Amino acid sequence: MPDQNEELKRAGLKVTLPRVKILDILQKPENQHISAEDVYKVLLVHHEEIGLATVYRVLNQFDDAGIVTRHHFEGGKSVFELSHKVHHDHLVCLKCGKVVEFEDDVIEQRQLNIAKENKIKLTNHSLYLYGECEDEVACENYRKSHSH
Amino acid sequence: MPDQNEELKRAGLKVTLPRVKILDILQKPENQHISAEDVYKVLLVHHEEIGLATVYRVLNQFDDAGIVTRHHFEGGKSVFELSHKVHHDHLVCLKCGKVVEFEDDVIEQRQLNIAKENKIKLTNHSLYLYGECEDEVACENYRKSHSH
DNA sequence: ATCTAATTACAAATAATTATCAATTAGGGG
DNA sequence: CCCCTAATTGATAATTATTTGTAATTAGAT
Ligand SMILES: [Mn+2]
Ligand SMILES: [Mn+2]
Ligand SMILES: [Zn+2]
Ligand SMILES: [Zn+2]
Repeated sequence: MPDQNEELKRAGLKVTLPRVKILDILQKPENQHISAEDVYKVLLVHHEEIGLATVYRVLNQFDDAGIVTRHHFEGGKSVFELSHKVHHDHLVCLKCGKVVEFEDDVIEQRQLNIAKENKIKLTNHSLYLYGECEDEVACENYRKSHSH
Repeated sequence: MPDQNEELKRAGLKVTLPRVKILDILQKPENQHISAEDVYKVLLVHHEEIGLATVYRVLNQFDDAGIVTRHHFEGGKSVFELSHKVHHDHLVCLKCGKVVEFEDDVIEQRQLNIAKENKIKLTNHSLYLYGECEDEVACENYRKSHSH
């Protein structure tokens, strides 16, 4: 009766091994902002016999249930993160892949104003800042320790 | 010796029919923020025998040359726009597809601060606001008149 | 323990984009 | 103006990311 099982039940999803295992992986600090493909790779390392299609399907179900949030960082593939945090946006280093989360009330407020000025009811937004670490050594180290 | 030819030459690209025709299409006010597929559809209407692969190729060359800017609106496909305008961000109605351009100095400045605070040199960013027109009638009309 | 609808694994299908390559062509030099 | 060649193109195959179909399996209610 761990926490995860409750979360699945609350979402009306059966407690199955693939779902628990994927939730497990998403929980790990090093796996915040992880792609479906990368979830699958972690499963392979853990010798779990879970198909890639199942990973995609489960992540979509989690998204629908509000358990995860889907992001579209530069690079063509979706990344997912547990959505029990408050809304925030992302700053990404294009060299090492590090992701910094931030929240800026001024920006959020301006967005609302802009939408209102244009008579559009804001439903959501995506803001991604891209750049390169100023500390090149730290950047390189991060890249090495987090690549494949 | 129209303007377009100069733009192509400046970019080191030969003046070919596909390039001129695609530039032509991008110039039209109704085709700001257009996808590769949609450029191709317009070409078909004009009975131009230009392959879809060429459209993608040319748009990439234009992007590399800085002639167009690529955007990733929600929906999975890239959209392109001529980049002779100053930087701006986008507000998109998810019901009718209308795109409003805006520029907010406060937001731009905050982004710089956030990047600096996190010791990352900002190279670019993407900000998309999504919502629904408050004027439902206008929204519906726009949708009707702009759907293929 | 039984039963059944939900779920899964695997294969096949899509959607967007890119690569390959033989045939065509723009445009500089003669 | 014609020639030549590297750049470009169109047709099609290949890739990449993701989704869907389906027969077999299983969670969990009865
Ligand atoms: Mn995050
Ligand atoms: Mn624009
Ligand atoms: Zn970095
Ligand atoms: Zn609208």
